[in-house]
Amino acid sequence: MVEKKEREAEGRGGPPGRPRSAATHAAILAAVAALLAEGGYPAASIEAVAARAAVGKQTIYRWWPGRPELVLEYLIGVAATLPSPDTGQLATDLRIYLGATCHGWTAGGTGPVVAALMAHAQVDARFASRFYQELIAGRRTALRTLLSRGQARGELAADRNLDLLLDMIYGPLWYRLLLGHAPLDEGFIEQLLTELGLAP
Amino acid sequence: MVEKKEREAEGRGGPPGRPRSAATHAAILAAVAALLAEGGYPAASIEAVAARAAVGKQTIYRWWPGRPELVLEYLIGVAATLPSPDTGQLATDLRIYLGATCHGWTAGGTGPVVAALMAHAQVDARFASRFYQELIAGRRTALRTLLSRGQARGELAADRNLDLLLDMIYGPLWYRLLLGHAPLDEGFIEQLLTELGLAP
Amino acid sequence: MVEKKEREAEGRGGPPGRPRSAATHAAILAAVAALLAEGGYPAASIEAVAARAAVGKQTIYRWWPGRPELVLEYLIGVAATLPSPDTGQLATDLRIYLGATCHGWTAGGTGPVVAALMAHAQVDARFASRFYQELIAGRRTALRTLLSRGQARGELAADRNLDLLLDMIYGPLWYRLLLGHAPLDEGFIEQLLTELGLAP
Amino acid sequence: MVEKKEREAEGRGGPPGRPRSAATHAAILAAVAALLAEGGYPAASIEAVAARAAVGKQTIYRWWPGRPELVLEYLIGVAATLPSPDTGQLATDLRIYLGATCHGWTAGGTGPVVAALMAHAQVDARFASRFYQELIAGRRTALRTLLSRGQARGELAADRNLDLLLDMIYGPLWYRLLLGHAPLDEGFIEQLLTELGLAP
DNA sequence: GACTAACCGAGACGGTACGTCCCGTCTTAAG
DNA sequence: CTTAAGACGGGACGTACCGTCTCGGTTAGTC
Repeated sequence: MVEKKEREAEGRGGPPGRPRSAATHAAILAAVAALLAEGGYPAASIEAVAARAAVGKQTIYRWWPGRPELVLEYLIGVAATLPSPDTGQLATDLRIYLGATCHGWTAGGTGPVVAALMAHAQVDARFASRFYQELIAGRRTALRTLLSRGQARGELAADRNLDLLLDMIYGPLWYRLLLGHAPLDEGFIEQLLTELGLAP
Repeated sequence: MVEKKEREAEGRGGPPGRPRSAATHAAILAAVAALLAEGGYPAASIEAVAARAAVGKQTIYRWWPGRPELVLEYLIGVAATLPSPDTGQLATDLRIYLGATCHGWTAGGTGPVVAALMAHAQVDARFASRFYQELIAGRRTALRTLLSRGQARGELAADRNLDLLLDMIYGPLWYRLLLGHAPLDEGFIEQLLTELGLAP
Repeated sequence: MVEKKEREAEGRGGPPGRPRSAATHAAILAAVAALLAEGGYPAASIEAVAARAAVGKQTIYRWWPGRPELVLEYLIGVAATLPSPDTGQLATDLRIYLGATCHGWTAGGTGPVVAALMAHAQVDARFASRFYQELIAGRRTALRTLLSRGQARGELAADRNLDLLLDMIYGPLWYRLLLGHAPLDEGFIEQLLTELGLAP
Repeated sequence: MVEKKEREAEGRGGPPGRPRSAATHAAILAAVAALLAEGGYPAASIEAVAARAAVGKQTIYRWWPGRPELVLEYLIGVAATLPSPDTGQLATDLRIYLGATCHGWTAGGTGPVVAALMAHAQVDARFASRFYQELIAGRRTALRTLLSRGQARGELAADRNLDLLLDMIYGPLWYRLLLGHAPLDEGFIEQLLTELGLAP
């Protein structure tokens, strides 16, 4: 989001006119976070965000195309707080990383939000691309890093297809997250890893 | 006299009032199908459905609480057309069933629709229950039947956790459906089955 | 309302089919009265009347064209209870009759109802005719009777235009009823009669 | 600095936000006028007004509580076009003023509209107050001015109760307007004035 | 006693309008 | 040239009634 030119590189003088307010940007994201926590995706209407952040609607539309992208930026911020463990043991790394992921979805309340964005992505191809590139791809890369480190250590056979493995790990997690038909806890992660031959 | 008593005993005499019109019910679902095909979930507004079906909005609200439940009924109808193969060989059954499932999602266009409903289920617990009971549970049962038939035949170890297997099959399929980062085709199904030890 | 042929005149036997239920007719009018008392004309919707009277809507539409006519019948019933004084003195007769009229409008609560019907009459010529013939004309005749008896007695000049007088008595009363800018009480009636030379 | 202070002192600087659009306001009232002319009060639904004026419904509800107030504003505009004669002779002034009033009601078509508002005022006390203050009171004041000028000139006895006179003039006019049982023309005005001793 | 005919309750039906929410755009004055 | 404020055209929501229709089930007179 927010890819305005960095004009400071031009020399000394900044751009003409009033510069963008960093405080405003923060206030908007804070309002998004609060509204999502209170009433989920439907509660975070642009109108409500603007009112909560004491900001004009236009200010939001100037920097984000719409609600989905705004919420996406919030989720990216949340995802950045996930750990990148490197204990030297694949199974442990996975337990830490996937445990934190599931915890964020369930206890952190981001699960329903991410589902709403995913639904929107089904309808809006432009957003789908952004959604994948800016949120999903990062998480997949993080998990892939753990796996390939394990592979390098010989904990994982060299011929295992990592992309397939990513789908087979994230897939069931998302599936349970979205349907909620069974708990999304350490026990499930353990079963998953065992079934995939990732836990000793 | 005797006849009258018998008539009552038979349970004749429906509820009072004009009975529900089957034609109207069908027209509404047909309109839903048409609008979903044309513009996806966002296009299937109650207002548009009513207009397309030449029906009063109240008639829709009389029988469905809202758009999600209306679309759910459409999806249930679609899901009822999926095959229930019984070839005597587990891998073949799975290839047929899962192939048809993915084909419906992608070529049939129900993928984005189901995603929208799932997103709504995250926000509306009442609907989430309906969604699972009336649509998901049936699909899981169908797949479970295939697996347990294979288990009975000895194609699958007796100690395999079938519920876990369901999550590990449906999960990656949904994951690819929703993210669209990789094809959802026979090749993927084959990889999946192989990884899970379900294809020879 | 309800001008079905009097077939009894034909002989003994009534018309074929189930005869109209007097109890139902009474229940409908009672429901109208109750709803008007509770929430005025807007509350007396056909739907509400039917529900209150435990009657099918069709039963109402069978006997009345719509809400205005239904309410009109109620008002005719109320108007029938107004007195027809004949004390031998014009001024006294007028005080009694007009006092009762105003009392019914204000304390009896029929004022707003009659105003609603009048407004409807502006838009529906067919109803306007009914309204005048079945409600207003009767009241005018009643008042005219009082005046012409006074004229016969010599209390009123023989060349006074009685129709004009009717307009000049009823007009100001209605005017105050509808606008409510000043009380509609005995004092006003007295002023009115004095100004018109009808009270000594 | 000084200039700025002065600007504020002058009362410059309107309220924040986009100012109300005069064109939109005019378009709405024009649509009201057109719809009233075509189909009377029932035709002037908020929905129809919005469509005719090419305006969002919310824009109407932002400035008017509902249909009655919107129509009231239209009527106020119409009433403002009535003459305020001052010929030096009471009877002439009255003939001009009351003639124009009746002409507007009948030929101008505002009669049924004003009746509808009056009916609504019976049910909605808040509106009743507005209706009287913003429309009726002005007309009564105009007529009162004519009468008190005549009184000053000695054409009318000093002890005549002008408020009573207002009711006795407007009352019969409204009465005939609403019931339509007799013409509302110059002849009637003449009779009225004669009976009240206002025409020589 | 069956048949016919009109009644009655209940309530579904197509439809109009309501008043509200939110969208994304626009137009001000202030900084 | 951004910002807060908020009006604007517009689309959809879910509700209330309208007047019509279609059921099952009376309730009378006629054959």
